[in-house]
Amino acid sequence: MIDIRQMRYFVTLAETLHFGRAAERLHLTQPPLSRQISGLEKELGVKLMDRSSRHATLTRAGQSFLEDARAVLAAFDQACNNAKRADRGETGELSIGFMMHAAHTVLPSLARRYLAAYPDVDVKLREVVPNVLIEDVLAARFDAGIMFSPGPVRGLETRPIFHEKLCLAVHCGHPLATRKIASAHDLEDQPLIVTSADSAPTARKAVEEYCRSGGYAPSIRLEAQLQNTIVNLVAENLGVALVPDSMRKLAFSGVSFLSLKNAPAIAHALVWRTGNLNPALRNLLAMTPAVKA
Amino acid sequence: MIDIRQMRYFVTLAETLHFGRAAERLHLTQPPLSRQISGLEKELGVKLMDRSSRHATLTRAGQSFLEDARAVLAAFDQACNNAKRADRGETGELSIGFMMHAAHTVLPSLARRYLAAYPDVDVKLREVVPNVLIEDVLAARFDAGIMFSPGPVRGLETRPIFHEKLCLAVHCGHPLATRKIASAHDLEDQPLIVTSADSAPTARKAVEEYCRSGGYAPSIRLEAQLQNTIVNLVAENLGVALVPDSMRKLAFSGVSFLSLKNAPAIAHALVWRTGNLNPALRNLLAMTPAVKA
DNA sequence: TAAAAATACTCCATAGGTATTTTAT
DNA sequence: ATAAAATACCTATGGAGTATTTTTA
Repeated sequence: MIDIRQMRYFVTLAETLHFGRAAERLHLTQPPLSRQISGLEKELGVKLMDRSSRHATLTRAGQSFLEDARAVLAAFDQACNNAKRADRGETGELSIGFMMHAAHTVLPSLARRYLAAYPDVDVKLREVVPNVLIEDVLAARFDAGIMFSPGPVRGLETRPIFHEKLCLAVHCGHPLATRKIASAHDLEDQPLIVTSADSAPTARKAVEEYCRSGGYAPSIRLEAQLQNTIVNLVAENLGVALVPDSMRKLAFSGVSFLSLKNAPAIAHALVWRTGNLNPALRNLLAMTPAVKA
Repeated sequence: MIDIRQMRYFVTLAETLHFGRAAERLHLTQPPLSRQISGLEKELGVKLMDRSSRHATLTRAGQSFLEDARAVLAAFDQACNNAKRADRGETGELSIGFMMHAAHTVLPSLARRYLAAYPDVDVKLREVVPNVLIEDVLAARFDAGIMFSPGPVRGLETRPIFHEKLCLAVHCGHPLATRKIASAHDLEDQPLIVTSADSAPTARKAVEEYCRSGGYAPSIRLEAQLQNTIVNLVAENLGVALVPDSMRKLAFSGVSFLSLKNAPAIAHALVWRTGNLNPALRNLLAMTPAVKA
């Protein structure tokens, strides 16, 4: 069976056109080189070298084989290097699902940092309704997800990477709209717009808890999937809402934002499947440390 | 040292994802396959397979290596096949120098037949003043030459491939122009136009010999390099000439062609350098048998 | 005749085989 | 408990070394 070694020997021989010197460059003696080359010729059934006692030359077939052998050796080395790079997560794919809200907050800088560090990784970013992310990640449709930190889920790893305070969004004609700050008991009996339990339960829970800290049960009027939708509904004067601080930046007309006393915070988390061995994910995790509450 | 065998083993394993079955397909037992794969992983420094007692799967690095290894194996096999093809003269280069006159006679059909049989050979055809061909072929600037058969030259092989009769070319106002046939003694004292000794001595010798067969010495007025030039000079009424029959086809105005009694013939020959081992040349020779005078 | 490649022969590294153990489901 | 991969150990093929012969310019 012809192997890479014979090709290496042949290429070196073709470069020196001298069995003795080629052998030297290959760190072996002349007889084994002669044997390997004639073995190669025998197995190919093709004469590659014309020998004389003064100098060896390539046959036409040898010239052809030289070109091809060089290409094979290069491809061979490439294959090995590529495997190492893939193993280090320098190449390959990394798919990340994210809730829309992440696009306003943690995603941009995270994506930028990652791509700068690993430019040869094929990063696929896709927006998904928050809670669906969990099953997508569990089903390996994504390597990682960015969403409001969910509770413990079997088979899912969670790492809080950003804590964002909530603020109060009210219609500009609302009595509270003139104030800068509101507290929990200001919201008693206010009709609330919250995320639905099946899309972003974490955000919803934070709202409910804040109300309970004021000593009353929240009165929920409307449920939506996305923070953006919620603020739009506030603009339509259908209720008030507790939304992440970053929503203030988005300049919704007809909406006033107030800071909250003892403002609750909501955690954004990176989530991934337990046992996902994608090296590109390892690198992503390595550059996104957990942050404390 | 990683070698082709390990790549083959790995590709087969990646296709079955089962050490036992892969070993079977490779006509060996499972332990050596396990050892080769873990040896490969060790030498690469990269884990390629995730093993469990139920099924093996590829790591990301393994997926990368699989793609590349397939490409390497394909290139490897290609290299071997290409060498065999080159050895059979099915690929490669064949350079042929020819005198212009050959373009009217033997070259077209020869080139067509050769190209039909060996379409992947890069055939280079170039016109050269006849006698220069010999040194070009000896200097390996051409693999073969087509010219009027030269005498024996050291290091040059010659094979006559076509014999062409000579005819007489005269100006249309010449006294002989009304006749269909001329003989050697008709040419006595006629001013002759012949090829120069340094370009096509063979053609010149044929003319001189024909005259001598008529019992006189030729009176040479003009020397030219090419048959075409000679006929043009005949058209200018500067003399008469013995030229190859095929010149009749070229429809020179002002020239009449006469057949010759006991017409001398001139041999076209394929010439090549002794010891030229280009397989493409071998094939050319194999399809152009020598013809007898 | 001299330089270089081929051949003869030896040694040892390693591929592959058989038998068995370890591992993970 | 069982299927599958890993490990232990053995054999033999063949790669590399030394010494020598053959070849051809």
